[in-house]
Amino acid sequence: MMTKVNAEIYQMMLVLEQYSSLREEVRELLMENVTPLKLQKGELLMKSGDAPSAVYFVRRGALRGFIDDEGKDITTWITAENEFVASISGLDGSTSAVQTIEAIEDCDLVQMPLLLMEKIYELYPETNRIGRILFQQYYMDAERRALIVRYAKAEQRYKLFLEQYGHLSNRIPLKFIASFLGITIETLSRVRRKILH
Amino acid sequence: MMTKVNAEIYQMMLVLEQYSSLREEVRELLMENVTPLKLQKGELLMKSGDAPSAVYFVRRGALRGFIDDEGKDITTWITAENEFVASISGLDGSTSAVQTIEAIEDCDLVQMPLLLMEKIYELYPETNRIGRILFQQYYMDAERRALIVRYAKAEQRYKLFLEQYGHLSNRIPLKFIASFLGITIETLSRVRRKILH
DNA sequence: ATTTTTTCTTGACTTATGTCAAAGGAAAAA
DNA sequence: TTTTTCCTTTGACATAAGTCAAGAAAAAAT
Repeated sequence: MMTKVNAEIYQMMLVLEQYSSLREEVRELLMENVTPLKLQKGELLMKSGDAPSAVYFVRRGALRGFIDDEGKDITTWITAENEFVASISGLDGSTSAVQTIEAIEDCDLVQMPLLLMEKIYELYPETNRIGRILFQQYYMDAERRALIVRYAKAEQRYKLFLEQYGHLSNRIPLKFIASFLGITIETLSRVRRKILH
Repeated sequence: MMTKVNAEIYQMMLVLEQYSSLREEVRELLMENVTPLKLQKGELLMKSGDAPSAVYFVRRGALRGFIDDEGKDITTWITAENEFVASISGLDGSTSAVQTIEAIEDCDLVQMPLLLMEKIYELYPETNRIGRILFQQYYMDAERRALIVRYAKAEQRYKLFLEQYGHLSNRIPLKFIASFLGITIETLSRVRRKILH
């Protein structure tokens, strides 16, 4: 019979164990040390300059990472359910966050301390395999994401966005999509009109 | 006493072992299965659409990855000595290369087959730790790289490039730098003039 | 249901960057 | 050295996207 806490992190376990199952001790260590976290739309998970202490799993909701460029913000990623979210620059625990992370919907997260991850990697070295595969996956995703904004024309960028993020296109306000594509909301609006003939 | 082959991959070993040393069997497996590869300036290591079969370590020289956007190419990364180079999209062995990889200087590479890597991960699971740390590092680098082109102004992008790639700024032709920054060589030239007052 | 706030669209105008063309320099080849 | 090729700069002009401003539409709050 599954307790409440178990139910909350079960979803995360599924993602972690898709490549390799975890031994019971690791599962227990996770259950005891991860904590649920709720964020309301608009709340910040992390601010630029913070020293990140955890990685977060998104059970429900969507978040974005952004930086500031002369007063206007640039969304560098948008993430939703079943993905991990973290300050990428601070992943190694040695550097501070470059990006600010904001909930763009009400979110249910699971917080996994960096120290816990280090401990697990250390005590149960086989978990490095999962870490390796997940990072490889996230690295590939980061590159695919980065590719979108390298195309010169706004229209081309939006089309690529629709291909890669179609599931989010009717869920996320256009201002975040525009900012993610490196264009203004007005330009995005015009591109959308053009595409719909 | 070190043989010629050993000398050639010694440099790569140093990078691999910076986080965790390799046991002798792994070293031998690497020595026997990696092969040196020379590329002349302008030669392609891999073309968009290829099924990548290896990862490459750069002993000497510089390379770039690029994609095509309506006839002009967009450089997505530039890499030099002591880094690994690969089709990022094809890293998992299941997808084909999105980018074309070109030597922008004469290069000495070490070719490490993906199958060899899989075999090593499998036979010597502790090597997953090195893989995990390297991917984490490359993931962070990819994000930092991607950040540059998200700034709106060409001048700001070039300044960030100088901060992050200062060591390459007088080594790489401006056409590649411009293409990496998502601007034309003419704009880059004007930005450079402006910065020098 | 009504008000308020936020999101999205549209138009007129501005601007940074792209395009085209020419020419000077630097590096490589003969 | 001389020639050839490639790299870089500069100018004049074109254009995609940004800015500002207004209002419509949709969502959230009351």
